[in-house]
Amino acid sequence: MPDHKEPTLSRTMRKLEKRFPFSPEDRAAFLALPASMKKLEAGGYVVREADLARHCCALITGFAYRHKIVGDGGRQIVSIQVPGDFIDLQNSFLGIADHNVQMLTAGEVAMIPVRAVQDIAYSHPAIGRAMLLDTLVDGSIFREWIANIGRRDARSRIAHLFCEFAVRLQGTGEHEPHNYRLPLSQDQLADATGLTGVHVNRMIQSLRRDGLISTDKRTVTIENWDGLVTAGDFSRAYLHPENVSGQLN
Amino acid sequence: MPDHKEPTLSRTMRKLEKRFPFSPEDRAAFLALPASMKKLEAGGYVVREADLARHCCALITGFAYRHKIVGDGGRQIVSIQVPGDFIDLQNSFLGIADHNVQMLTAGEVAMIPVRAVQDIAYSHPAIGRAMLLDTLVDGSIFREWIANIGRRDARSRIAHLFCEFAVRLQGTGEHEPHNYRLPLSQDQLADATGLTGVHVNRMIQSLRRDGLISTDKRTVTIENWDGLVTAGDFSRAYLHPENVSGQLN
DNA sequence: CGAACTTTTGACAAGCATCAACACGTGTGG
DNA sequence: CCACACGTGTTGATGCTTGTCAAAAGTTCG
Repeated sequence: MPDHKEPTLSRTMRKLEKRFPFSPEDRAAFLALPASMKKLEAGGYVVREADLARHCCALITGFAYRHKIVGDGGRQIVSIQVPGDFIDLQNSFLGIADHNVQMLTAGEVAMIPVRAVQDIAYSHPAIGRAMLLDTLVDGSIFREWIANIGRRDARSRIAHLFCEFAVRLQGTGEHEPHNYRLPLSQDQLADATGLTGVHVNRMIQSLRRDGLISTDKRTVTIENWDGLVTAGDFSRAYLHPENVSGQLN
Repeated sequence: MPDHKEPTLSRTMRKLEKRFPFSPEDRAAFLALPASMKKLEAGGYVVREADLARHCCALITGFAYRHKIVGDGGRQIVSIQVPGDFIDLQNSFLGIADHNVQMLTAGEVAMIPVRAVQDIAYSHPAIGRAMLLDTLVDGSIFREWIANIGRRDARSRIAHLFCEFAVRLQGTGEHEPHNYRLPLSQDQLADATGLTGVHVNRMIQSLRRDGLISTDKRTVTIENWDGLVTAGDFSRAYLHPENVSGQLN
């Protein structure tokens, strides 16, 4: 729900500014970026692997996911993006997409010409710095996912994902911390955790049986946060939730 | 072996410049960064999880690896670093380490005060840009590792890792493309692929039996590159080997 | 009201883990 | 120089976690 004619990119900007403060001029330049809006349905492609990047997209409403397809046809979801996220800073700067980005729900993206994004990062060091910090946090999440998939059992992986979402969605300010809509089917959850849909189903049942969560449709309610944290071996440090640049600047 | 008194950071700089060109002044500023050298033995810690970052390290000689420890004591290696890599740009900018970095072999690191690294990225946009690109490539490698661990079987995972190393070490110019030293024990290989040492051993035997590789101590010889690429479902695109900024600038 | 998708259940199979033991090379101290 | 500990690679036996296949029950939506 767009607040009273808020500029398209203001939410994205707020997110970046949490990482590194902008000057008034930085803000003006950022909001003046030429962005064209595009509505997409669930399942619509934002970026396709091997595409040449022409636009850098910011996710304004709705959820999206990045994924890669491996040789035997298997799909691995490598991250989930929430409203306000820059999608494909990577593709904008690296020129060619090394993975796909698809909408999880219907939503809107703002498309900014790659050149404009590159230029603003160069001409406004604070903006470049915020993009670097944002990218570093993404990297931290990727590393945690590697550890999650590589070294935790199925039940823990799913509990961990539920914890991560609770924290990340809390950051968007639109969800109760312990009761949120997770727009993923069990098959998609499986693709995110390196499991199969059937097994995800059994593990979710196990979490429910133990009173850690309950689910209704795609709404997850966390009944026992501490228990879920323990089950998922979760610690929020890797999300770098605090305004990290403040402490060193 | 240091070439005729080459400046400490010149190799690291060359690596960054492949991503984005520096001006003569950028180069001078980069090489003038205050760096103190530190020798480390195999197994020595470069960074410990939860450390406050005071220095940003560049790996000058030797190999290192990043890893996380999960709740049950399992270890997951999330990346391997080769000479010339910046270790922990992430920790420098994010302030607190979310994972460990340990030496795989004996070697040397250059330690630069965090503040100096932050300042140079801000005052020299080309350097900041190169750091961003470097970080984005790291992210791309992390995503491929997620897909590798999450969706490929044991044999493919190992074949994939061997392919990745062949390409990355080729980039350092110090190794024959198809015959290189891989300073990882089978247990460490297991920690990098989300497997156990015993199973890694069996899968390596399978790769040898099929004539794809041969090994002697820790030297890997690729006997059949195409076969290994197929077995590992490998494609080098995710390493973004080309000078990517050239094509869009 | 039916088509398409998602969740759930059961039976069974397979890949990988676990545990234990042995072989081999290397370095170290007596 | 030998004895020994130590790390690493190798092998075998066994079992558990997770995958596979198939079908039924519930949900969404035109």
